[in-house]
Order: sequence, then structure tokens, then C-alpha cells
Amino acid sequence: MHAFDILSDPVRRRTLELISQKEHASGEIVMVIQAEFGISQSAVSQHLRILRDAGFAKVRKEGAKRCYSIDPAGFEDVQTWLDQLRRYWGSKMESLATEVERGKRSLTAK
Amino acid sequence: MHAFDILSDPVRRRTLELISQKEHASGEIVMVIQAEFGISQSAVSQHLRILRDAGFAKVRKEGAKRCYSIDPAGFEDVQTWLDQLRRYWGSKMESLATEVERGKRSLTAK
DNA sequence: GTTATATATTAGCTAGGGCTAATATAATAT
DNA sequence: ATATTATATTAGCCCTAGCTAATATATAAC
Repeated sequence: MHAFDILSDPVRRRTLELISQKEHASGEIVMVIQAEFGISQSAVSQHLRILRDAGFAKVRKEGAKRCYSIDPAGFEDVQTWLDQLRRYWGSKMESLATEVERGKRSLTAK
Repeated sequence: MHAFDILSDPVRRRTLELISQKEHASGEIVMVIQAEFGISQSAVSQHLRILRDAGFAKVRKEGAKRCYSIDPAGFEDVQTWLDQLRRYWGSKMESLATEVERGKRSLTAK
């Protein structure tokens, strides 16, 4: 499954948003996702597996709980591909400054 | 259709690679895609429509030909979402330097 | 006008992704 | 050991994205 396929699902994107901020137990994720999407524990668990397998999420065992956190590895291919594209049309870009500013912001953002 | 759905298809990604380097007529794109994926002119045309509608591609009429080029607009949501995620786990990232370097490279790349 | 070329659109089929329901596993508590 | 809590797995269903085949449109050439 390609990296972009992983990100094409709204439940998985929301899950990544959650675990990008702080580590979360599976159960916590299930609660939030169920509230927002109305799907089963099983469905969420299946999404978590996909995120693990694709290198977007890491798991840590804590007793019976499984704590999920973001794994940057999965995003590498995605960002590389996007950067590759920009390498070409970026040169003709009207506002190269936009790009520069984005870079600065992502570094200085509190 | 969400921006990530657009990028989740390999034919569309390849098409974006093509038109990111230089403008291409529909026919040229069809040739390349047919050679690599073995799908019909119709299928390619349908993908081009999706890319247009989602703001990833622009068209210019030149006689009977339709010349496609990259439209940066479509990528904004994608990059914004990725940046947003990184804003959190980026702080804990072992190599923030990587991020800085990427920024520099994308600007100075020949 | 007719023909040829270039591209787009539509109807209909199909495979696969995402879901539920049921079940299995794994750790903790009693 | 048994029950309880927390999570994962599996089988099977359904819907939709992406395809083909056929057809329509639009420009250019004759």
C-alpha cells in the first residue's frame, strides 16, 4: 500500500493528528474516532494496524494497553515526492517567497 | 474528493510528475501513461479531469490540443496538513537539521 | 460539407478498501 | 482459575474508484 493511500483515508488522517500531538492509548483513539466518525473499535484497530505496517505509527506496550505515537518514517516518501515535484515548477513559481516563509515558520513556530 | 485522494492514484501521480517538468498535450500524456500502465485514452482523460477539478492541473487550449501544466493550488492543503502535523512531532524530532536542510535544498537546487 | 485528428463524456462492469459482527488474544484483578 | 478489561484478528458484505467500450464534441484539413 502506497504512502499516499495511507493518507487518503479521513479516519487515518484524524488518527495521525491525534498521535502527532501526544502518545495515545488505542482506547483513547477509539473514543475520539467513534465520536467523530461513528465506526467500531474493530474498524479503528484495523486502521491502526495499517498505520503501523506503513511506518506512520509506533506502538509501545504498557500493560494491556497499546500506546501509539507518530512515526516520522512513513512521511519521508510523501515529502520526498512532493519536494521532487516542486523542484521543477518551483523555479517558475510566482511566489518563491511563500516557500521560504513556510520553511521559516515551520522552524520558529512555538 | 480530498486532496490526498487525488494523490493516492499512481496514474495521477505519474501524470503530475510529467506536467510538473513541462507543459504537455493530453496526447503526449496518454502515450507515456499507456506505455507504463497499459490503460486507455479514456481512462487517462478521466484522470486529467480529476486533476483539473481538484486544482492540481491547469489546461491551455492550443487548436484541438489541450496542454496541461501543474497547478500549485491543489498542493496547498496537502502541504499545510503535513506542516501542521510536523509542528508537533517536529519539536521532538531527532534531526530538526534535516528539515532545515530540506528547505535550503529546495531553494538552491539547480 | 466531409474527413481526420485530438480530446472529453457516459454507461456499465469489477476489484478492492473499509465496514460490521463475531471471535481470539493478552494482561490484570479477584 | 475465572472474570474483566484492552486490543487485535478474521470472514464476509457493500460501496465506490477506476477501468473499458462506445459515443460525443471540438478543431483543423481537404
